[in-house]
Parts: sequence; C-alpha cells; structure tokens
Amino acid sequence: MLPLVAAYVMQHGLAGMSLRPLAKAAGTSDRMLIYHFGSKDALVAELLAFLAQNFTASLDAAFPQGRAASRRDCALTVMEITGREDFQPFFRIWWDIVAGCQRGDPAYLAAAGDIMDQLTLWVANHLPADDPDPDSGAQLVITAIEGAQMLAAIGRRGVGLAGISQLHQ
Amino acid sequence: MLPLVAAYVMQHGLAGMSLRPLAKAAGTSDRMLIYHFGSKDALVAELLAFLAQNFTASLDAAFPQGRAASRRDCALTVMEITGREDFQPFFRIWWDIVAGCQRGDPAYLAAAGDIMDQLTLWVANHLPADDPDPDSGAQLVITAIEGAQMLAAIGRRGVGLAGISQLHQ
DNA sequence: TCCCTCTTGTAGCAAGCGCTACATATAGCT
DNA sequence: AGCTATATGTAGCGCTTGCTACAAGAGGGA
Repeated sequence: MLPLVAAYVMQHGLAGMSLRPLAKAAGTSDRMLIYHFGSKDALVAELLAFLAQNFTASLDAAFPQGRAASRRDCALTVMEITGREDFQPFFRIWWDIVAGCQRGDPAYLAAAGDIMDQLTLWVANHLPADDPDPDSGAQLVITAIEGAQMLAAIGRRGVGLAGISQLHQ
Repeated sequence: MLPLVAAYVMQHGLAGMSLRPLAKAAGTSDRMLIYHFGSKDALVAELLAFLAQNFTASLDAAFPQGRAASRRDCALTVMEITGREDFQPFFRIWWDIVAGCQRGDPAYLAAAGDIMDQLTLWVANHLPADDPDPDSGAQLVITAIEGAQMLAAIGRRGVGLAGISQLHQ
C-alpha cells in the first residue's frame, strides 16, 4: 500500500495531497487509508519515513560505483545525475519537504534529516580516496549541490553549475 | 491592501493560504479580495510580484553597505544576516515559492527569478573591489548561500556553514 | 435632484475536505 | 459449527474552500 501511495505522491507532489485521489491511484478508498494509517497526518509521517528509507536504494541504483577524481567532479557527477528527467519526481516532493521543515513539522524534519544523512554518507564514500578530510569535503559538496539544485528548481540551472565548477580541487 | 496581505503571508506561509483568514487579517472580507484581485490565482500572482519588488528594500535595509574582504566573507556575512530571527518569515514563503517553481507555476518562477536576480546583483556589488570576476564570484557565493540555507531549513545549520567556510579566497 | 459607477455587506452555492457510523464479508481459531 | 477479529463498501456528517447573486450605501457629474 505504501509503495503505491509513494508512487502517486512522487508524481503529484506532497503539498496539496488529498485522500480521495490518492486512494483511487492506490486502488483503494479514502476509508481504507484512514483505516490502515489512522489519520492523514499518520499516513504522511509513515510515507515520509518510507521515502527516506528508500532513498538509498535509488541513490545506489542511479549513481556510478567508482570514486570521483576530485570534489568538484563528485559534485558535478551528482548534479548531472540528479538533473535527469527521471529524478524530477523526487525533487517535486523534496521542496515540499523543505517547506514543511521551515514550518517546523517534526515528521518532515526527521525525513529530511534521514535523507540528507544518507546523501552525505554517499558523497563522503565517493570522494577521491586521498581526500584529506572526507567529512568536510562532503559538507562542501553537499552545500554546493543543494544550492545548485535550488537554482535549477527556479529555472537557473546554469548559475548553480557555474558555481559548482568554481570549487577548488 | 497588498502590504497587509503580504504581512499575513510572511507570518503564515503561502502553501495552505485561504481567503477568509487572510481577509480577516487584512481587515476586509473574502468577497472584497476577489472583487479587487479578480481571483485567488491573480491575488497570488500580484502578491508574488509585490514580494519580489520589496525584496531589494529589505536587503539593503538589513545588510551593511561596505564590500566584503573576500568571497567567503561575503557569503558568511549573508549567512549571518539571513540566519537572524527576523529573516525567518521570508524563508517561510521562499521555500513555498521554490516548491511552486518545481511544479512549474509561471507566477512562482517569475517571482523567484526576480528575487534571485536581485540577490545576485547585490552579492556582485558587495564582493571585494578587486575580485577578478564578480559575475562568477556572485554565482559561486549564491550557490553556496542557497545550499547552506536549505540545510539550515532542515535543521543542519552547521553543515552549510562548514561548507561555506571551505570556499577558497 | 437624478442617475450612474464604484464599493461593500449578507447570504449562500457547489465542491471538496478529513473522518465516521453502520453493515457486511471473510478468514482463522476453538 | 460458531465466534471473533480483520477488512471493506456505502453513505454521509460537519466543515472549509473559492466564488457568486443580490441588494444597498456612497460619492460625483449633469
């Protein structure tokens, strides 16, 4: 049930989600969604946890295995892959999650933290093996990536990429 | 009328905004909001344009006039100021705008573009006078700032700051 | 004074919302 | 076989949503 719900939300976003269309897409009824999850809020909480948990899988499926040649190359690789068409549904909910975090919602904060921790770990493990400080490097790369992704979301894809390409190393 | 509307939205966010509470906060009725703006969509469009237009004013009011000592100092200064408590209302709507851009809404895209153009110009004008390439420098700084702001929104303020402090120069 | 346009209050419509009451089907255990 | 717990369909409740119909006040030009 959760996978079908997640698939629908990935396509339609999380912001104005309502139970009846969601239930129809999942092949059930709003009645059953409430029955299984207890309430809409509980459904959203479980959904966010599910999405955070499944994030690693999509990362490893889409990203190459080897290490990057430099921090900049690592950042550019992540940008290239997350800029692909089939990654857009993920960002459709990602910015909804960020907006929810800004409102202070605990479920959104937990999910965003999980997702970002996984991404940070992935980046640290894909930096060059001789990186002097993988943790700091990952923080720099993540900051650059997320800034570029936001600029891409508002239609300034080039600006963020130009910023990333100026990273040293 | 627009300033009162904008003040309410800055406090309560843009995502689940509905006409009746908004009208009450603005000292009028939903009936009058529709009468003046034509529809809720038109109201949101005018509101976004208004917010983008007023963004420069808040920037110049809050930010120091002098130039920064380096690109990194410039980024850190912007981070320090936009991290203050009284800047949070702006980010409450900013991430709603980004989410709206990801959905492809033209009004949101226009407003986000205006705001980002103004920020880019401001940053370019506050880089060190001897910066070899203010445009590229501004792009780098903006990318870093926005990444750090997103990380701050999800509760990882330190990660983004650590990333910024690794910028060269 | 009369009219005409701009503005505004009251009431309400159709639709959608999250959620619930009730009845029923099914399946497993004793 | 009978009982109980789980699962599901139907109908609808109370509420909010964006928006509208209608009437009435207000002010200005002829």
